[in-house]
Amino acid sequence: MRWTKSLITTLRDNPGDAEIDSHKLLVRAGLVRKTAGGLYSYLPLGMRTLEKIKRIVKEEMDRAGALEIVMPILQPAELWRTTGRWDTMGANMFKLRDRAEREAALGPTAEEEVTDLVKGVVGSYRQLPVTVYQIQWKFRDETRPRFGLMRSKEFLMKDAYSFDRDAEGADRSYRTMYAAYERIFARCGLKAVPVQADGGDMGDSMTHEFHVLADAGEDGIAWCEGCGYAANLEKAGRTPPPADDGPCPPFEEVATPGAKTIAQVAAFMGLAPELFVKSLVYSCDGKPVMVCVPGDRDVNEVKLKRFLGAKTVALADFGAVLRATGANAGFVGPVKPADPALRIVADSALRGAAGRITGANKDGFHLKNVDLARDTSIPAGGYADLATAAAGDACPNCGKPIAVKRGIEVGQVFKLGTKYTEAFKATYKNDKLEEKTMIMGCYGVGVSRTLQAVIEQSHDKDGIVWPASIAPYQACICLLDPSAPDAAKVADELEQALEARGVDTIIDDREERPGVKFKDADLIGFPVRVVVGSKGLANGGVEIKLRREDKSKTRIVPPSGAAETVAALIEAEMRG
RNA sequence: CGGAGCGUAGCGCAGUCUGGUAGCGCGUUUGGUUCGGGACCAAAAGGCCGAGGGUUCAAAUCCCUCCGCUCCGACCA
Repeated sequence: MRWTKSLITTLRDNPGDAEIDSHKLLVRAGLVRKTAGGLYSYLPLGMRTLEKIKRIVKEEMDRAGALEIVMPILQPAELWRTTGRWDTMGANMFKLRDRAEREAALGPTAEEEVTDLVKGVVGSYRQLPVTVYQIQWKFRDETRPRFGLMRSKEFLMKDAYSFDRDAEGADRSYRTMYAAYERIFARCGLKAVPVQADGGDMGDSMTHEFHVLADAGEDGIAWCEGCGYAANLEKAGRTPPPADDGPCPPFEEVATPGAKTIAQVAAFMGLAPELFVKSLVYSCDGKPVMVCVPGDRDVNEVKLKRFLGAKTVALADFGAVLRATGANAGFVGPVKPADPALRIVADSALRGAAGRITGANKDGFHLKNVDLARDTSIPAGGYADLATAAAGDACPNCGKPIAVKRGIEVGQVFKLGTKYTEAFKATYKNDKLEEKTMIMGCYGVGVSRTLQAVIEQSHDKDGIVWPASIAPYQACICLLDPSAPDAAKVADELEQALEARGVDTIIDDREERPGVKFKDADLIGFPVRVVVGSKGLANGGVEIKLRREDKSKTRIVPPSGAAETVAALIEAEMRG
């Protein structure tokens, strides 16, 4: 390929709306352009890398025995109504009507669609187990798209679904996909780590997310250097010892005018935030519940949802807070709320807590010397792990202090059990002519997100540093003087020799000064750069340099041997 | 959905407070000098100043409404 025919446009300035390096580089290097908020067009360079990632995903799915299919993006509402997710997914789905007023959604995922499909195709145990997958555009009406391809309204996802006869089979399918994912990310040149996660609305319990550790990541990961424990903060368990504070004098009111947040009250009273009890009123399936955690902690809504067995959990509105407690948010507490029947639960770190400060359920006042067991109606069974883990907490596995890192989720594997197959009555006949429900698993890779995660993990001040396996072109021949026939001939012959060896090659044949070509080659991040110029040729040959290496490592070889050297370098890079 | 900020040439921005001929840098085109890490000179093209309404002799600028984008928060298979 010749640069002048390839529609490559690099930008010297960062786009004004990009925050993180990978987003800036995606646009500057000419891989994508924004069409609208959360929507991107892929230019030829971005398309090439996307296709290479897709090919790796396909190869690994095929190797794992999965079968490629493709299903419609436009999915009828009745599929979603069958599981109730038409309502629970709610505003996250792009919903529309056709001219006959039939409702449909642009698929955000495809559990319903695939279960309905497989139900109609599979009837016998002889057809099981089976895993199908597709690489298809998905749509989510994100409340806040951001960071380029990282969280967009439209994104490319590989989604696979396994159907098994029994739990043991489902377990095998899960492990097979887990292993395939490790291979996929490794082949993309990504360091992705599996972490324990919460299943959310998807179904059963067993699930792992694959994360690329990066400061720009949107998820917090509890990380133990000691034993290798890794879990999404949504999931990471805590096992705090009970407070065991001992007796304290009776509680009394303290005026704390205007001090609403823990930080404000702590500063006002000159006490540490840990001595406070943070009390929040949640609306859980429509009913108010007060949740108490230590003042230096946050409520973990995922844990709360699980503990209460609730379908929806959200902070209650101010009116509900006032009705439940008698005070406005900022001054609420577990002692004698206005609604005596208000359910109150507390984090297990507060078991045995005494001498604490809470809101007084009276605007402008707090209570000191509160003994939770003595002064509140929290039942013994109302204590549970409800707070989000933090750095320094004991690892639930080995007890050593954990660290908290940031991660970009590039894939997730789930065991779904029978949540979907039961809803759709997706059954098969076993060898005893009995009707059995299939056991399901689902497995997603964010293909477009992976593209950006690679850049986030592999770049420097000059630009992207592509792994050879997914670089848009593996080698860039910088032809320094395209009008000199001898140099142009060398470049052409080298390109042909490289393509014959399976190395994707582009010749920078622009009439530009060398510095411009070097800067652009670094910005786009081709793994190997070959400089062909009259001066170099007169001095012994062409120059070959790896993007990830320093200029001082440049190899000078005669034109006749260049293709072999480059091909060997690429091959070594591909092996990692 | 709450809070904040921003919409001016392909990209990055100034001009808006204090109304008076629409600017700068990059990129693009042409000519010339250059030529190994984003050269220089000269010339040129390119704008419904987000949209609609209002005030005014006069609106990018002031007022109203709407739309879009970005950040923080809430939310998130």
